[in-house]
Amino acid sequence: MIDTVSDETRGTLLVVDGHSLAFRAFFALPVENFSTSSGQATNAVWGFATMLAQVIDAEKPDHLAVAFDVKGGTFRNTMLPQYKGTRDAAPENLLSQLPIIQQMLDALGVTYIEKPGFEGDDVIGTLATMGEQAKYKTLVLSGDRDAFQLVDDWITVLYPGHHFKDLKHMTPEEVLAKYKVTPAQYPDLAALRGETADNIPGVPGVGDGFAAKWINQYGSLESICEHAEEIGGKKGEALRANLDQVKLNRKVNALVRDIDLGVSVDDLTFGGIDVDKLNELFSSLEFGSRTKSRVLKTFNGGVAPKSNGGTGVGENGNGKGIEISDVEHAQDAETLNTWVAKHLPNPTGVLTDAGNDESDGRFSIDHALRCNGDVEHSWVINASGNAKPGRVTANAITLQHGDAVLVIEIRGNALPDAALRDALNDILAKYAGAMVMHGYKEQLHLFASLGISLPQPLFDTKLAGYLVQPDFHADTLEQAAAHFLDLHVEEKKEEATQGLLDLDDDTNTVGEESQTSTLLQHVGIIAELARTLAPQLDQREQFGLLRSLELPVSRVLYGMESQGAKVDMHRLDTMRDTFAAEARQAQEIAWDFAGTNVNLQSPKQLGKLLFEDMGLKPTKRTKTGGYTTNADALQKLYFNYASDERASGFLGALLKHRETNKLKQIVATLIDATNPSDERIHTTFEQTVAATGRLSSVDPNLQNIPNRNAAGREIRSAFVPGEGFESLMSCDYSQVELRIMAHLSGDESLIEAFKSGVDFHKYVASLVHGVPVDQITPDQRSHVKAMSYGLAYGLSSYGLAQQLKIRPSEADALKAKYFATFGKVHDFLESCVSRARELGYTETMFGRRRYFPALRSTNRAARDAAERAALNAPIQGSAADIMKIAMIRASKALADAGMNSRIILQIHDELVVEIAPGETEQVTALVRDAMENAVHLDVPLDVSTGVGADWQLAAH
DNA sequence: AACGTGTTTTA
DNA sequence: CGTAAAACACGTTG
Repeated sequence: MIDTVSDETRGTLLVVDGHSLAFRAFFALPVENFSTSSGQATNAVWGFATMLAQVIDAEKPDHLAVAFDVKGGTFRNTMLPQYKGTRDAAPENLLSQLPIIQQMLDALGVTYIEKPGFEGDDVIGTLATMGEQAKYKTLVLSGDRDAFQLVDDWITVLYPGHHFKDLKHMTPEEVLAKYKVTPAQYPDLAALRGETADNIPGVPGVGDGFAAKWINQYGSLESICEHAEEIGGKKGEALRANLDQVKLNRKVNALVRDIDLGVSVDDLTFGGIDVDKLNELFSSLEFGSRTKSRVLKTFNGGVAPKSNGGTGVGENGNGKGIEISDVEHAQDAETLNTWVAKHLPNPTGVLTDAGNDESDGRFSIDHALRCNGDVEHSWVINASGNAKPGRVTANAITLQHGDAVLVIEIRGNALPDAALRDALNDILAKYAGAMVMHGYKEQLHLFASLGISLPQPLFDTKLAGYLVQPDFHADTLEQAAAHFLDLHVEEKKEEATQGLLDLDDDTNTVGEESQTSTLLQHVGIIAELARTLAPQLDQREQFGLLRSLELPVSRVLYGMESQGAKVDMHRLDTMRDTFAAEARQAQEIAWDFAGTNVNLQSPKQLGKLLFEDMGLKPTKRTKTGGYTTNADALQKLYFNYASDERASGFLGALLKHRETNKLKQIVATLIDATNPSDERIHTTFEQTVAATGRLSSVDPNLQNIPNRNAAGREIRSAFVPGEGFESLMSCDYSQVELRIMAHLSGDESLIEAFKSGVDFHKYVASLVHGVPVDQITPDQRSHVKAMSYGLAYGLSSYGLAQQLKIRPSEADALKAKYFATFGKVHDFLESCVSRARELGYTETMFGRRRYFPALRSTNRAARDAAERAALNAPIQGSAADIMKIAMIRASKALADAGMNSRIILQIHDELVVEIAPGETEQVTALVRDAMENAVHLDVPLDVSTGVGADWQLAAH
């Protein structure tokens, strides 16, 4: 790849730090998932093989050697007894795998070298030097930064980043850019800084930055030592105190580069695979055939198989890869139509939509609608661009079927002509039944910006991936490919859900050719994802969830996002100024009491001031050992120190500042997020983020606008109906989650409580305490209410006590009484967890799954957390499903009735509707009905509604 | 500049 | 020592 040396090179030599790679593999992969039935851990072996294969595929070396450390001391231990003390403590689980790795290398025909008395690092240094002298371009794969000293024009260190696959190519330029010193000076820097991984102390308080500064000032470590007296400050002092240590470090971190290894670089070819031996080894390790073929393919002949070049998506180990060879471009309707006629599969007729069968109260799922066969005859469409509501820009549309791809480039956010647009609209309508895409909602935005309406596709790989594994979140298509397909392709540019390139950005250096290749790659990945995910969805009978729930919801959300929520900018501006002034005032007061201008937003500074300088007694600690300064703790302190004028004065002002400053910030964010052209906020509802099935809202988050106290609630008054609308309506489900619990548990008492019609929490309190409803005290009611809400979270007695500020024993008693009254609820909650333990996953009423591997964790805290999550998931998830059904129904009802009113926001159990003039009554009835009758449970779904001139006034 | 921590807001 | 989220400021790290 380096042109300046390529014409003289004899080839490429890859030198691997065997220990470093094994360590990396061991800690990156969970042992639980990689061990044989007899209990032998294999994670490091597997990781070693696949990581090495990855690097060989990427770098295509023709010569290869792996260096290992040997047991027994080296010259370094004599100098520094604690040297690599941390490494010797390697777990037995890992040590036992090292010989296996060496066996594997033997079978693969790869040379590995260990030299008694020296470390792997010295072997590496020697090999790299030999490679360079023999005019090989030399790559050193190592996670040990000491290797950076080897870097020069011929030698590059491949240094793994956070994810192994993003290997950094450390060239002289890279080293200089990163550390501000040359590779030759790097050991000087390391000596000053020390190396925690090797248990080598440096100068305390000196990191890369200061070390580099000194080296550049004095030229070398030697010179620094000579001038140590001139360096001032604490750090200079620390340097002088540790001079001996630093000098010793420097001796130890110099790599030996001239060991006699008894081999020459030319000998280090690889690929003489002993297939029988490898088969035997891999079988005994219980590796699958996929791993075997992957490894064989890479090592075969010492030259990695030719890849598909920059265009296509290569094979993925299943042998089902896509080869894209036939790329065309279209800028007019005729070319498009010709291509479609030639390449797209014939439409097989309109698919029947799964309906909402209310006969058994269960949202019906059309099980007949299978996907396996259909996906084989499907085609992919993908618009690329920025799908952010409010500033949507599309830059290309790519169609794919089989090995044929058509690219339509878009300039200036518009199609070349109306004929092309009409042609696309026709094609989409006709071929939608076999259409596959990634992210229907985003695609709707992109296509709409071009005047094209996008029908519901057969399959959506983004939504499907979410249904299959809701806890996994892929930010890019490449990540989805890596996760679901084990297909590792490079990401051209981060940013954007679809990995899209921005043509408008003139700083963009990515060439057009490369852009096209990215487009091809994306449709290839989508096709392959569909092929992998469809059978999984089918097998779990979740295809209906995709087609009847998620895809239609995408459409509703697209509408909500593109409409946005109108805000009263004047009101927002006023509020920001008011909150800002209050916050400033509170800050002044706080500073007066404190006598110092502490940063009120710094927990660290606050902790120091309160608990060290002012000497208050800390209430709690944070997990990292700091002092807790959250509102709860401050409130307690405020009461405890009520007589201390300074303390309580400061605390009161601080609390006030916290509150108002937060509100100020929220308002400022809203102002910033408002689209100036329509004074509307276009949030993005994330449909594939919350693991339970809920939506989330980002950029800005409109699902956490304050609602608890009056000051915050004011912010809601800034959300108003836009032009052509007369009011806002808010509709929310009351106690959905509790109702779901009542239904799912079949608890007669709780069901009766909902049917009774009296104040629910009072009624429950009367059952729990065994006293008549009219004798329930406010305390009893609120305590029972908290208990009811806490149920679905797996609330502990301790937590309940904390929240209600009562003694744990009282909380315990309440909990016992509650469960005695609602025994079936208790049993139900238990059954959620035990079922999840058995099946490995939980399910909502509609078959939405969430997997809980942590239920089998050996870590108690992790297991407990998983149990609470497993208890909550079916409840929160079912509520989310019900709301999604309601949204689809409401949206359809409004459209069918010809209403202009529309849903603009969803806040988990609440819908906000922008009401057009004269439609209030009808819309209220329609939305209420859509929500109440989304499903039929054994308890009624109660919906309360309110209408007003703004969101706050619409509250009820 | 990128990340983790602490805090706060919602349902 | 309560489930699900998003966002901000700070301070440390690279």
